[in-house]
Amino acid sequence: MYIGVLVELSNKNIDKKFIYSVPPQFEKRIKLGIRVEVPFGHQTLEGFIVSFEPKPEMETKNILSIIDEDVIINQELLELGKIMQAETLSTLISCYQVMLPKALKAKKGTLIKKKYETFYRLAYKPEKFSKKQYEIIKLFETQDEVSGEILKEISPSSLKTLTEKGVLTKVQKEKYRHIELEEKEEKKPLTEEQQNVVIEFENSTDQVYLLHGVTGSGKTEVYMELIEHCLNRGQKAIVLVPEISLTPQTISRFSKRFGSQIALLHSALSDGERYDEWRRINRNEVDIVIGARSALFAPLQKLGLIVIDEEHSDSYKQDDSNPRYDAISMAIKRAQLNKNCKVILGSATPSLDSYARALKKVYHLLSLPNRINKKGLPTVTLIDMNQEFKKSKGHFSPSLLEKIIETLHRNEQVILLLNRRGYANFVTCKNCGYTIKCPHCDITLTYHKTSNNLRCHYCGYATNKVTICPECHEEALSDLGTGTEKVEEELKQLIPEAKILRMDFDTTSKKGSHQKMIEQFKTQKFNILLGTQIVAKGLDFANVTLVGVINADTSLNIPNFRSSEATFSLLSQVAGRSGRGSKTGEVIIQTYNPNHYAIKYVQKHDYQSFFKKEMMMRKELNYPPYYYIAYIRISSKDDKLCYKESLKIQKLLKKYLNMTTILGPSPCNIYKLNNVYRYGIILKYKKEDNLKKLLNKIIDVYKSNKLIVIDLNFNPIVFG
DNA sequence: AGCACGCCGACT
DNA sequence: GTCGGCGTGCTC
Repeated sequence: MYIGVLVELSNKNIDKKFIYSVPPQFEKRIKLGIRVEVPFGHQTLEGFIVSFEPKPEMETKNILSIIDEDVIINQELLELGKIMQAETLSTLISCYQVMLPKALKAKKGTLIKKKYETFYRLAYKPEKFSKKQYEIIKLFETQDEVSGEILKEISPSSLKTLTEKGVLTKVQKEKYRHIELEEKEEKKPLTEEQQNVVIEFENSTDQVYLLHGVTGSGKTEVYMELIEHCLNRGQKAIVLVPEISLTPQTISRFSKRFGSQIALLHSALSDGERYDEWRRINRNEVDIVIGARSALFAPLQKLGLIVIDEEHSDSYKQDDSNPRYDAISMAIKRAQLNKNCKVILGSATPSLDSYARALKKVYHLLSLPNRINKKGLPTVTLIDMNQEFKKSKGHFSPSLLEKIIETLHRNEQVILLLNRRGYANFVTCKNCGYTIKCPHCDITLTYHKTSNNLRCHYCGYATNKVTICPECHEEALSDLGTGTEKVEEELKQLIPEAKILRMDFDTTSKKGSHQKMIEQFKTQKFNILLGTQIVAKGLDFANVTLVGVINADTSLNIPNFRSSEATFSLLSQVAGRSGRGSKTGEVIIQTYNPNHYAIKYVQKHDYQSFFKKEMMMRKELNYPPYYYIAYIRISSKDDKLCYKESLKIQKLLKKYLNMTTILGPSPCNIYKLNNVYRYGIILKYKKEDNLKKLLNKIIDVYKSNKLIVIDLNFNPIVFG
């Protein structure tokens, strides 16, 4: 027996199948999509079985051992990997690796142990026991197995003596991390509008749907209904959500409806926990998988529905490492590999690309134009900071401040958004304008208050905070930019009675803290929730009647053609947090650009007009969705060589592509990163049949060049 | 990625 | 004469 094996090294030179022979004793256990150990040159490597092969002409080596008993990449995912490879031009092996939990990736010496947890059972009730011992024994009145961790908390020594006496017996159980089960709730009856959407979906044979529903229109209820129908047909479902809105609130709603049928793939899970969840899925023990981008590759069989919530979110594109894939496009491909599988994309502010496709009937458009509480969307007031800045106290205009105070007086709650997209707490010299940058990367250093140092976000370089400018030697360095901490301090002084909960990436990074904060705000232990992007999405607090945006403009100023779209989307989303309960909501947006269309249409809740206007801009400048964009990044430690080769590539592209606009090469936004220089070439094209072939050739030419690295990114989020 | 092979400079 | 520099190429 001969098999094709893809070895676990992501290198263009060896990204192809190698043929091995299988000794007879292994033959029975050989399956496609399991891993084997193979001799490879002078080393032993892990690899995936990707094909069965006829006897080849050349000599072959025997495989050394079989690693998996169960298939870890099923046929469908093997196929999907090939499609991803063709779309991203990344290595095939990296496409398979991105589908698997980290725990299954080959790293010598780190075999994954299945986690076991010790439970105890009561063998008999002793006649005599101490106080602590009784506390332990008492627990067994209501349950027959108790986790060792709980018992240890009462008294490790009592636990030990009871075990030694034989009162308690140990049971080892394979440890899974389950979602905490919540009591099942009766499903809420759907509104007529929701019901109509469900009916339209179920009666159609189209494959891809875009659900455009305003904030608070009850999209999640629709998803859950569709999932239930899907399960009733004996099929399974995947729900993708942006990591940021993978909040306990969202999860809890699914958990209340579907209980233990759900598996969760979360960034907060450890590698081991993630692997546990993955194995439950692979063993066919769950019906629904909820997770961020990579949950799309969950090994569910009989997939009937893929839900992509907040489909406009950047997080569905893996933009910073290979393979640079788009989960939405992959979801559609995966659906095509299944029988009767549909994809539903949902958003209050669909991406331009998706909405344009919906209008062209490539996607089936469904809409929920009204809020479920029949209250209408909150009124939005724009504060022109050009006028109000002088009257402002710190970051707060008098109008916003007044509204906050009013709201607190009514015992209602406030959410404040500090828009920090593309923003940093950098240090600059007031005297000469010098800005402190990383010596290894071309990046402004960020000031971190907690550790009182300056850090590079890219390479991790850290240095002590300096006060004297290295350039002009004046003591005039100051930290610019606005952190949530600073705004919090201001607010405390302005409104001493405010109970402020600060939520940003710093305060939510600890495990479970995010959930705790949401709980605390929900139970009204705080009356103001202040935070970054993290407060804009998916949160649902009935008592929030005021949303304030402190600085609407920062996301408008980032140098990216999608900045208007991103701003419109962020502001609309955060505005949608207001007035979700029985009380009418209000939104105050402080901006220096009150006449900018992205901001004006947020005020009017007018997605359609924003869409039209933005489409015009895109058309004029040959941007997506009218044109596709591909970004080629050339990097090297040798700056001159890098530029020279970039020029060569540009000339080659010009020679062979006649329908494509070629821009560059020009230094990347981050021109130097970790002492590597980087240049970028941007391609804009509508139809260019030879493009991928040509790019593949270029990759081929450079794959053995160790001084030059070529990275490709189709439809990039960030250029650089 | 490793590792051998191979073709040119300064050395016990 | 040979030790070793790392450019090139191969791994079923």
